[in-house]
Amino acid sequence: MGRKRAFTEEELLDKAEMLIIQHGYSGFHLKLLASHLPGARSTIYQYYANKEEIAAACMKKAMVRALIKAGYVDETDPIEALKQLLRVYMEEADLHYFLGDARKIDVSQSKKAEQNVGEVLAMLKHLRGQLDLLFDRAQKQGTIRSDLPISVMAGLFFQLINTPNTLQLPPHEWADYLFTLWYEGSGAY
Amino acid sequence: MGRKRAFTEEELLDKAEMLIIQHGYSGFHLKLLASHLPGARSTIYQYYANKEEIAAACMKKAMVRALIKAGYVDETDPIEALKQLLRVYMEEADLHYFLGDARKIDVSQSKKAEQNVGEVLAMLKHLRGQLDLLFDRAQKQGTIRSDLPISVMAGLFFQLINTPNTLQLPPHEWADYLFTLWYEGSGAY
Amino acid sequence: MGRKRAFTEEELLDKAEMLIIQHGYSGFHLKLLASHLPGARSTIYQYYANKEEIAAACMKKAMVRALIKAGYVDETDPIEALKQLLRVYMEEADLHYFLGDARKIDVSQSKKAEQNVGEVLAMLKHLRGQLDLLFDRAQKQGTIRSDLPISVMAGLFFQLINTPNTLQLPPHEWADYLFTLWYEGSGAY
Amino acid sequence: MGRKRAFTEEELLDKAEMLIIQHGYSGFHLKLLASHLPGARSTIYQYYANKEEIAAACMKKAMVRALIKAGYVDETDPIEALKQLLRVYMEEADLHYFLGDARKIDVSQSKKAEQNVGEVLAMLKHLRGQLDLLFDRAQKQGTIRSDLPISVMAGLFFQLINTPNTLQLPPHEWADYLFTLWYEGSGAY
DNA sequence: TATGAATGAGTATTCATTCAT
DNA sequence: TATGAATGAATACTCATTCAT
Repeated sequence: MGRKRAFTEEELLDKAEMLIIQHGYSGFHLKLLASHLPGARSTIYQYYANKEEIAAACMKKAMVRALIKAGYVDETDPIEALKQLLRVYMEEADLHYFLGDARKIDVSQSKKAEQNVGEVLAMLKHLRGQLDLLFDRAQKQGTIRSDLPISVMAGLFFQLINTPNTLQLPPHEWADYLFTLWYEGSGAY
Repeated sequence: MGRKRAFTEEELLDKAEMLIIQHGYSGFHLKLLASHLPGARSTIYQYYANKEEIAAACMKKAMVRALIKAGYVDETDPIEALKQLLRVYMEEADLHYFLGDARKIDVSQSKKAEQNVGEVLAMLKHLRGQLDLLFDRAQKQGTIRSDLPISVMAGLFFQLINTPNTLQLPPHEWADYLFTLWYEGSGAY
Repeated sequence: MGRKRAFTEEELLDKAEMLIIQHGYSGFHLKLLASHLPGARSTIYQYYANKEEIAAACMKKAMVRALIKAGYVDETDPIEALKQLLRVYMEEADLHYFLGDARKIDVSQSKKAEQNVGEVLAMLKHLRGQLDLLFDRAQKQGTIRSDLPISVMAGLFFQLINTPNTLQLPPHEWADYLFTLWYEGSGAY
Repeated sequence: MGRKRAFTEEELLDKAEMLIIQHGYSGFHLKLLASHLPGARSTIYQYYANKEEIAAACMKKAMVRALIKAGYVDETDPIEALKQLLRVYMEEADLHYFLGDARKIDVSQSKKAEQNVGEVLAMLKHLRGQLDLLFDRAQKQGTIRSDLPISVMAGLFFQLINTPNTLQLPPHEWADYLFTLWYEGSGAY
């Protein structure tokens, strides 16, 4: 009953994600979003009460996607697990753009936005925890070096995710190259 | 003659840089800038004709600063030179935030902005060229591995600059840690 | 320094008061207000951050005006004082329109509005307190009847203020007529 | 035939009346109305073509209700009749809120609204006429004073209706208290 | 008939930029 | 030159009303 929908919520969030990544959170306007969707700007308000809710929902969706994938990773061997996780994260590379922006969302006007942002940050913490555990286990196992602080290695590991894929390789291949470099180093001995 | 200066151009650009880094280019407003300067918002227009010119001038200034420092690096030994360059870049870590934003500046309204942005991109290319040369020499010299594409190693090297200094170490020390990791890898053999 | 003001804050609040009385609080728009002032709608925001602040400032101003006048009333003889107070209130008859609306103001977005509304309600309480005291004294003195609850007499007294001046008499004269009626009744014996 | 009614016209008008009284005419929205009814906002348009018609119908209904009750009042004794009328009006106290708002309805878009508003104003005039007649008879009879203009007494009489029932007494009792005061005055002699 | 959805016109608010002192 | 003030264009959001199922 009622008219046919001009676009699904799914489409809305996908476009929004794309635009936030392209323009940053503060460069993200509903006018812009509307221009990438069929239908009128005001139609968007049928789904979300304000800009903040859209951004928050967007981030939550991306985060959940990543979390689910990360859940499938077999953690028996920590090094292998890290390698798999890197692949997952690189497929969801946008996440990193979001993370910084999540805290920029003005959450004071909308309960829903507040909750979603909260959940995003919680999930983020969870992911970091998973990584920390793997690093810890790897170090105890003797498969990563112990002469440097874990946080330096973890920090660099996180940076891998953002490394622009200049060669335009398929994400998996690119991820594996970077992992090799991170693990073995760029030096020749 | 006339009133005393409310603030110098120097101060203006410094604050602008800080704010662009903090809020991203699209989150950067003249109202915000004025609130971080003594004097009135309209006074800013005594120095620059519009927002875009400010951003462009800002970036150019940071770029020149980096270029000068990079010029002092002794390039005799490519590996040592890379290490030194990393230090330089990390002192100017903000540069990276700028790089993405440089292309976001709407350059169509202002000749000056257009020119500055052009120069910034040229200098950036120059820096990349310097790096590429060093990588090339290092590879020929046999001090970095040859089994992986240079661009992967260079890409990762560039990412080092952005790695958040989670331990709050002095930049030099942090830079050296990262360089070691990049060169030797995180793995233990 | 700077341009000449298009209108004073005084003028702004006066027009706003007039319009709120005419259209009620929810019928009060900044577009409407701007159309009754020289200059552009956006200029209003130089003085007040939002609609709510304007309404709140408006009410406070009217309230203070009334309070000052009420302060001059000689309270030696309670009946005479009530008569004088009625004159004051009728000159400020708009107050009553405001009182209901004060609670409608959405105070959650603006500290200033919240404070002003708070002060308005406090001043209102003060005025009611002054009246209650006078009624009490009059009753003890035996000048108003004791066989009916004070609150009925006070309630009716308050209603006098809103009685439309259908004969278009000068406010003082009108007030005195009504006071006579309130005190002596409409009946003939 | 078709779906079962989501709500009756009766319910619609009752809710509308409540909301107009609560929020004033300009604060009355169809969105608000819909949220107080089962069924969808658009269903309202099955009954009325626009907001103005609803408000007008609402007022007419309340007016007719009052008129019918007023018709039952025995007018033999004018004073007694006034007392009865006050009871009637106080049961329909909302009327007064409407009266001011009736003129605010934008009647230019809807014939029906225009007609209803016209009828409301006519009925109002009729009621005033009824009152005026009673006042006149009472004065001639010598039961209300002649030293003050009728319109002042009538004006105050009308105000009685709006007097907030601060003691929360049953309407009849409250009405009688007020009538006594209006007739005998608040003074003690 | 009831309704979910679409929409356009209206209001609130912000901000870069221009004016006039 | 510095600046307080003015302003218009842009965006956020709301709501009455219309459509299509």
